[in-house]
Amino acid sequence: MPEKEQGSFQTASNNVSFPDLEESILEFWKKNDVYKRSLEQRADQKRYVFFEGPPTANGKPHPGHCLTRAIKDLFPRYKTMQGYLCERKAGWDTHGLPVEVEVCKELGIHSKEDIEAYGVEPFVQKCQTSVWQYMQQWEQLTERLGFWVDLNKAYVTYHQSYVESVWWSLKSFFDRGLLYQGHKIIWWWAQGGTALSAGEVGQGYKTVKDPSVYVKFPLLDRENTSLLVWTTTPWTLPSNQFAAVNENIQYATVYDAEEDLYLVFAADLVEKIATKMKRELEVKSTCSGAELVGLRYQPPFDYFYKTDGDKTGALKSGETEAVAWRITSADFVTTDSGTGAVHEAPAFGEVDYELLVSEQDRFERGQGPELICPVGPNGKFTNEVPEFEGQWVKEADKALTKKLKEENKLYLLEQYEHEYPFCWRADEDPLIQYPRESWFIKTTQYKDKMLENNQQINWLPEHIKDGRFGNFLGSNVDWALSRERYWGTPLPIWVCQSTGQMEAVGAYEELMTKPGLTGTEVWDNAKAANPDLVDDLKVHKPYIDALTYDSPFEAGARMQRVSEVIDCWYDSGAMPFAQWGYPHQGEEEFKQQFPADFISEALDQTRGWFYSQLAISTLLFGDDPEIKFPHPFENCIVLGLMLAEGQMCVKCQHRHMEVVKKCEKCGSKVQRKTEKMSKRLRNYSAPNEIFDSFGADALRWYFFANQPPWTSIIYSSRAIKESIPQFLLRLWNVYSFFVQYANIDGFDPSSVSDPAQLSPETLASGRGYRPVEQRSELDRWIISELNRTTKTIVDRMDNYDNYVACTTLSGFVDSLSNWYVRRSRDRFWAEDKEDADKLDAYWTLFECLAATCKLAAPFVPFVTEAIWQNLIGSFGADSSAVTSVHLCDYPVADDGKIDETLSRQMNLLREIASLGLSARMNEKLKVRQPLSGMTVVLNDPIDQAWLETHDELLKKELNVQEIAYTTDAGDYVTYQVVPNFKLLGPRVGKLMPKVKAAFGAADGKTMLESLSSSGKAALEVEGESIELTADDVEVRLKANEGWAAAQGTEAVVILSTELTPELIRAGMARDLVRLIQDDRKTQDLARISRIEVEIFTNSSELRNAINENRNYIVGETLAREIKIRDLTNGEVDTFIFDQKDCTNKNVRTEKVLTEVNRASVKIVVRLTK
RNA sequence: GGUCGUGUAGCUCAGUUGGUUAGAGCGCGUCGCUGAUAACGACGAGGUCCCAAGUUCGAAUCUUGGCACGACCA
Repeated sequence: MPEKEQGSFQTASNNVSFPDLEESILEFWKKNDVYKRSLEQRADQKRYVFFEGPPTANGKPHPGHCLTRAIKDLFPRYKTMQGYLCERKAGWDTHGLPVEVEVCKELGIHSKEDIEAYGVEPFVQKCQTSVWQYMQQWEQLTERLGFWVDLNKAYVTYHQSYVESVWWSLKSFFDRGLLYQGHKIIWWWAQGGTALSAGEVGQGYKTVKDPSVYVKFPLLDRENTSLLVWTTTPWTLPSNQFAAVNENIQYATVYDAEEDLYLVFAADLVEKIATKMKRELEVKSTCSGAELVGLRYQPPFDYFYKTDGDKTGALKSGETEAVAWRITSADFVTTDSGTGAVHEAPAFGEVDYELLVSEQDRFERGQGPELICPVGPNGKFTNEVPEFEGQWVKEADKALTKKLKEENKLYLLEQYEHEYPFCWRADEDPLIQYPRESWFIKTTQYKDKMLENNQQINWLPEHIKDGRFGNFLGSNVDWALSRERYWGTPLPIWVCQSTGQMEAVGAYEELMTKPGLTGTEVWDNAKAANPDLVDDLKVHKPYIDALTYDSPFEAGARMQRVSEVIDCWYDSGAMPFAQWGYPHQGEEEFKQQFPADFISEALDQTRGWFYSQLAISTLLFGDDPEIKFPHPFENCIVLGLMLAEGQMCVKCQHRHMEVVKKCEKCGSKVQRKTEKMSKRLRNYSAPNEIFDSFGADALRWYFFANQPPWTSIIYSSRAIKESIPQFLLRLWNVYSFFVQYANIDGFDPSSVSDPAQLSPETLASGRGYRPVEQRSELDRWIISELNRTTKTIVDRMDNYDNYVACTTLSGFVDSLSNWYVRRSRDRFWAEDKEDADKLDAYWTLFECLAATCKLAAPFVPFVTEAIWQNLIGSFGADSSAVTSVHLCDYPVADDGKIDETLSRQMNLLREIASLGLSARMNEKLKVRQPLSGMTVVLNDPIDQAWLETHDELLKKELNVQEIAYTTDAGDYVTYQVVPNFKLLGPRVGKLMPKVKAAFGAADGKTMLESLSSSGKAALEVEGESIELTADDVEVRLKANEGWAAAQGTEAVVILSTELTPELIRAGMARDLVRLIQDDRKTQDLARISRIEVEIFTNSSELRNAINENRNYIVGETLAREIKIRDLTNGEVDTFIFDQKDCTNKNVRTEKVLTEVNRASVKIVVRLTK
């Protein structure tokens, strides 16, 4: 921290290092326990409930996590300042395949067999320690970003209490019949013996060529006629159970003369297939698909057909039907490819399996078709297909095709190029769809309730509700819960080894009380052998599997747990209650902290955590009339995807992290490129680099203020850096300005008796403090702006709209910096330290800074804290000043201080100032050159009187001597009248274009005069007279050619451009002041030190200029004396200041002045004793 | 293939219930200011508001159909 100078405040350096500042603030928070205190002081207040979605700590945190953690910090901080109690319990997701994969990598093993060989016990132990591998990095990032969360009270999904909560919920489902066993067709990695998640499958798609076969399925009831069926997986043909057609497609029966055979397939495809076969296919008849349904056929292989071909079963309708090998109907059949008739092997395709299930559903229980699956989990044919037993199915494709050909069942064979998934870990291994036994939660039974629950959630952006999330719920399928893995919450179901009956267990203690329980010694022994083992492992595999007990279903039988663990998404979805260990413990906490007011994660959690939470909560609590929808969360911000930005060479595609002009490798042009963040490409910089170079506030502000949070956010250090000057630096500059002058003037707020939160009421007791109403207009204006800003920010933040809140805040700081401070500079420089207006300026700025700190604190917690600390510094350690800005209450707008009229007027004034500068610019008249006058033509005279009272301000800003206002534009301006479309449109309807034209033709001046005298005007259109009132007309001013003018929406400004000798001399004086000030600065003179000035010149004009403006120059430069001396030839070039080499300065000095009047000059500035 | 989203200046994005001169920041260019100064201000160039049709007096905005990109799911 900088040293304290003479004044009340510590100096605030102009080139502040935000990263260093932040480190010291982190220290301060730690030392003063600020986070803890922010909770303690709200202990009795209404709760604002936040749920932390648990990240997986076994990977490094990346920029996307910074975004989620930033937004998760913002709203709790805001709500805490607003007076709510917002506890923030951290959490960690610790189970699942990613952890196992990580450990496998470390061990250099792959398959489940490898894991079994290594030993499940040591494997699980390794998983448990592995999840903490990157914990330190996570904690460091969390702290550095300023994310306040209780890391030491974190919930952990592998903890025993957590696991038991999950068990309790699953037992509830089991007992209510919502947990059942079934088949699921999954993408199966046969070589590795494991299923792959959708995400993993998605990673492994490759374009490959597979055989594509058109196979003849002879129809039993039609002589010499075959259904033509298409498939790209010949190996599934032995498992054929049905052929599917679409009822709404037309099918043709064609005659193939060459084979003397009739074929049935989609009518639309006849030509295509005839072309492929290079044969004439004569269409004999057509029929709809519906007419084909029910026809029986002979499948190409008879491994099952030979025994079951004639098997029939009883339908629920009372009729009897063949269980298999007949034509069924399915919507998914199209004529996009193939033949419009699809081979169905339900074991090896998800839609095929669904078809089987719906077929089974038509039959009486036990009468329908059973799943045919002659392939083992190793991907090889079983002895049910003796000819190919032991062959890897994909390799059997060829032999099977050959056999079809030999038996004259193959009609056509071709190669088919398509995308097919391979294992992402072993990319030679194609995946196959394969049926596995699996446990399901019957979420479909609660679909309507979930939808109803969803309707009441406030989603941001809104379209998630009925869009992505709503649709997902609408097409809900039962949740496949079980995983045939090792590191996860064990499925708490025990099976009777004799009868197969099952029961669920809801707690470890419950298990301990089971009759005849054995197996506890397995854990005890492990613990004895290694006392460091964490106790939570005893509810995990393999220890939990060792526990067996007497069956309640049959005497003498034993109960043994099923082997599966559960989907780790279930773990995280159970966190609303499991984080407290509910219901075994933590009942009070659960009741207080359910449901959540606020959660936020990225879009990818739609089907992840957002769904798992909603599903579990709805199934568990949806029937409880006490618990109202929505739960378990009410407001949810869905964050956009984060993209990386890099520079990519257009030629060699080499990526550059930094902005470079040419490619480092090949010298070609580089282009900015946004793309997905990728670990492999390393196309983004680590969060720590951002923290170290720009700071956490910069990153946070960039996230909050540059776009609504749900759009995709480009993570680029360039963009983050560029966002700093606009807000952070501007705020800092205002603050630094304040500190500089407050110290010079000895402004000391410590006379305030009870500073507390530095709110207007408490500041009122300060020395020299006057009520706002008594202060100057500029002060009243900025205070009004402050309250307007406060009102908007609170409104926006209450609606979870951080983006507009930030834009508003940034706009206020801009007004403060670029108008209030800019226009108040003179007041701060005033000679008399006790001047009331000067003190007003200090108190106003002080109040604005204090309030801005509070407003900005949730967004940029570091810099606001740093400023706050200095603002309260003068009060001393024992004062009532609140220790930290984060312990303050969030500001509330004071409507009484909002002055909309003043706001409008000040905007107009600023616009006129802008226009004046613009007009000067066009005439190339620099601001240092005074001008005699300026005329302002107002669009609307309503504010003229007000503006006239601000002549001084505008004169100073624009450096003009006189300002005149007029509504009589004279020669300067032409009035244009345009219709107010919004008002006139509905009134005149189709006449509008004509009205517009009539306006164009009308004389604006006349119409305006009529309006101002009688309040109305008439317009002739198509023989009709349309009466207009003032509201129907918009007036625009247009500056005429030939004037130094600038036009805006509200006014036109015209400058007097004639330069008299007096004006030129005044300009020279101002130039001189500028040069003297420059020299003072170069010599590093203190701002208040007095000087004497010697001016060497031979120019009589310049001498006159000095003499005429002596008071002005003396006043501006704090000169005690100005001496004018002769300049001898050549002196300019050789002159050197007393202490410094100022050659360059001299050159510049000469240049500046010669531009004006071709006078040479040199200036000597000396400090007076 | 399905669902959802996005398409506006060189880049990143705003744009309220449809209203006729479509905005901001950055970048670029020109200029200015000068005791907040490694800051700041003004001005300028730059737009087929993805395309097409429709509704309407009037469409960046509403409807329909395309196209492109992205995400998720198949």
